[in-house]
Amino acid sequence: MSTESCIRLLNSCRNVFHIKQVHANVLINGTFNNLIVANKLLYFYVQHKAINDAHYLFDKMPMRDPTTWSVMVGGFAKLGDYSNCYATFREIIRCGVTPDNYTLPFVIRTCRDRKDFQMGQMIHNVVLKHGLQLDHFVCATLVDMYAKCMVIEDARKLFDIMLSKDLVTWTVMIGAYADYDAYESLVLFDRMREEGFVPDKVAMVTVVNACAKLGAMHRARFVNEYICMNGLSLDVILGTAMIDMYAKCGCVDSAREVFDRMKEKNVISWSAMIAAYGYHGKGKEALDLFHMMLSCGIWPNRITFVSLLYACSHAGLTDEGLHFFDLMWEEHAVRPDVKHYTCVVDLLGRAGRLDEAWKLIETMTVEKDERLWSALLGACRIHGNMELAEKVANSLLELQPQNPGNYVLLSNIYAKAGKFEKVAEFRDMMTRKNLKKVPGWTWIEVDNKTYQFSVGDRSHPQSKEIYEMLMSVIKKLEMAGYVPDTEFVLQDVEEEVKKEMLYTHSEKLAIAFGLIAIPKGDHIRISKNLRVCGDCHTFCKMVSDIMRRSIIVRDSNRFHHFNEGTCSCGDYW
DNA sequence: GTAGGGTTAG
Repeated sequence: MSTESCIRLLNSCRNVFHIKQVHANVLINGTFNNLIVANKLLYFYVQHKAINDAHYLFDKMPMRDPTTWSVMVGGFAKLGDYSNCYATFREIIRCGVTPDNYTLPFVIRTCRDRKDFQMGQMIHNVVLKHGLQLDHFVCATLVDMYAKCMVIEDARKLFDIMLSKDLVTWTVMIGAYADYDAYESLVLFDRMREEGFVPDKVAMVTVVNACAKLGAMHRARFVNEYICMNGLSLDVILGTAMIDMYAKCGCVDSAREVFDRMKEKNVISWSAMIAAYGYHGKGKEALDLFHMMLSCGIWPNRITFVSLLYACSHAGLTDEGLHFFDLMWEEHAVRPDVKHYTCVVDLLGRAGRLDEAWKLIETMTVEKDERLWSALLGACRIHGNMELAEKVANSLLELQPQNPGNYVLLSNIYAKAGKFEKVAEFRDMMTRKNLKKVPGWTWIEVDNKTYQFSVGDRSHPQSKEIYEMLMSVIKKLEMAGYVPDTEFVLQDVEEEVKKEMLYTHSEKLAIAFGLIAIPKGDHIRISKNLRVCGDCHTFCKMVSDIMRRSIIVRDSNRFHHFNEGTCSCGDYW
């Protein structure tokens, strides 16, 4: 049997049994000794995931070449059998075979998937030893490996020294930054286009992802136009990424439009849309979509339920949330994990049912984590329950003594209760442990540009006008009954100083700038890295009413849509 | 015989 006819036969194989028939045939007529034929057989076994058959054949082969080895390494990598993947690679080195640009990406990818930085570095040395550092395939996987191991600087160094980069390498680098620094991710995307690369669908998904992380609406619109103009069809992955992008940019209606346009939807697309309604406080819409999903025969997974419970919690749909919490295991065989419990603790906590939340935590059997405790601590803060707060704080600080957020939350609770000696105690504790409060930042988009503000910021070129606008707005608000809520200033300082600090919170400065620079009738969109404070929340509601402006705030937890004096969160966040 | 893509809790 000739090599060509063997390959033809293998191509027509539908299952492992067929491959075995071809295998028997080549053994009989002697073509087995032909290395090309043997390698092809090996490859087809691997393609059909018959790794044991592949291994048996590999052991019997009278000769092996780099292709033989790479097919085996790739087979193990594909199956996720990392120990055999590594072992085969070590065997290659031990036998003195030169690993090639086919074998190395498989092993590097295994390091990436396992976040095995140490092994990744060792393989990088092998790459250098064999002078393969300029190969596109090798280099792209190395960049990806370093990025997924969170060593973005090493990834970037490798990327920068590549003489010729291809679309895949660019995509890997852009995708790496999407998780780490979404702004830089978009800068790289622009650079890639300037260098003449035409992004394909996969590249667009990574950019869509970066827009979602950044919440950059003007970029989101551009990306959408690009996708339409270049006729990139909305497949299930690109469509889902776009739902998430629009939702995280504050436009849940556009997210729904994409969702409705998608021809193919799977459980991830449905979950993304349910989560989108959740961030925007649209609990009823999330529930309706969930029922529609079931009637379409899509089976919900753990993430669907996290999104659904989150939506119930943030919309104050307590009974509905509890109902789904029971149902998820009983009717959908999804066992609640700590994330589901956290949503339910939040759900009960917000509704003031703190005792039930505490009991639920006490009786649950899954492992507790710090976010579960901080959900309850957040509820203690809203409802001013000092006694429970202290109990919860003990568990929380024991689990996570190094997180400054926990100390801030706790001192907030003490401040609310007027216990400033306790606030000072916590502040000292933070200093002793060298923990710094995460500084608050607010971003606003004006004319396709992003501006950043911190508390008391005067770095903006129009700073003078911004402060004038802010003071005139505050005056109008005060006339309408606005009383600054200085409870949100942690420091034990004079009331007047507290007021001053509160007035120049980064959210207020960004909104004042928005009032100057964004035409009436357009939304003022701002993003904040922390949770919006209660006083700024009141401020936004009043500005939306008195100044007749629609304000959309994305904070670290959810979206707030302010219109005519009310917020979509129903003051429940 | 090789590399890049989507949803989740405070």
